[in-house]
Amino acid sequence: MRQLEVALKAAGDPTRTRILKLLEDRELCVCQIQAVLRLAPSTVSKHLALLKASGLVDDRRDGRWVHYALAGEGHNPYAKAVLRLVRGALVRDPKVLEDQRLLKRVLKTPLAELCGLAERAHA
Amino acid sequence: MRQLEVALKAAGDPTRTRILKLLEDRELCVCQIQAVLRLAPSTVSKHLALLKASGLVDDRRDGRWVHYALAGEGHNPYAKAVLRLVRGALVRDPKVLEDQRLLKRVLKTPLAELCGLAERAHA
DNA sequence: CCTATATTTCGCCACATAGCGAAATGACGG
DNA sequence: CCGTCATTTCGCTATGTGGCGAAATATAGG
Repeated sequence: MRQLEVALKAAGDPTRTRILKLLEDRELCVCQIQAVLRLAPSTVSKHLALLKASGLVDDRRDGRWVHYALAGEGHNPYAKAVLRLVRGALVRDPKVLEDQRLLKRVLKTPLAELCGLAERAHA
Repeated sequence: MRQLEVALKAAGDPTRTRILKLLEDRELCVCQIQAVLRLAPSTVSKHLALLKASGLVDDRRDGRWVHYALAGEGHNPYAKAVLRLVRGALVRDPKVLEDQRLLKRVLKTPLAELCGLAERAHA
């Protein structure tokens, strides 16, 4: 499969578009993404690995935490165009808005406290 | 799955990008597409049905033949953006060029003669 | 070193899907 | 009507993939 299809396919999954939408304004660490998505860590990690392999996101390790961000100029020449498309889309989507609302609360919690809490105390 | 993911996923398959690239300059009937792709008719038909369901192509029946074309303003608001992205991509891709070369020859054969020939006489 | 914690890797299961051939459908020409 | 031919639908197989939990890895702080 060529890079075009790789990028389109990576972005063509509902969970991964959720992640891409979350990353639009800021980089996030895995536990923050997990806290919003409410999926198992292994699931989130797999999606992030695929997004990275497809060139749509970059990662950056900072101590125990790994931060992911939308990719800049990377190895996939179609990444920017796909990301631009996603950025312009789903602006009024209820699920995306709900994720953004939840993200706001997650961002208020310091990383050190957040991660163990991810699977408890939602609502 | 929302329309964005549907469109991205539809375009994120190598066989379907081949079809979309073939349709860039003109509409084509199923047997013409099949003659270029060299896949079973049922396979081609399934891909076309999916592309149509995702809003990326339109179909038009003309007698026994069904012609497919890139979608205009349709039910999927993201179709145009995805098609624009694909149109600008793979311009120098060897497989795409090979398909276009083969298509040129296919276009010289009248429809009435073409279809039975699809599975014989390539090269 | 040893523990705690964040992330990834691995093994598994349920389900989706690309490919094919065979049978069904739809349209044209007797 | 009936046969022919283009296309679609159906049934099948092989492979891909999203989800999870358990185990492995990596780092920070004793």
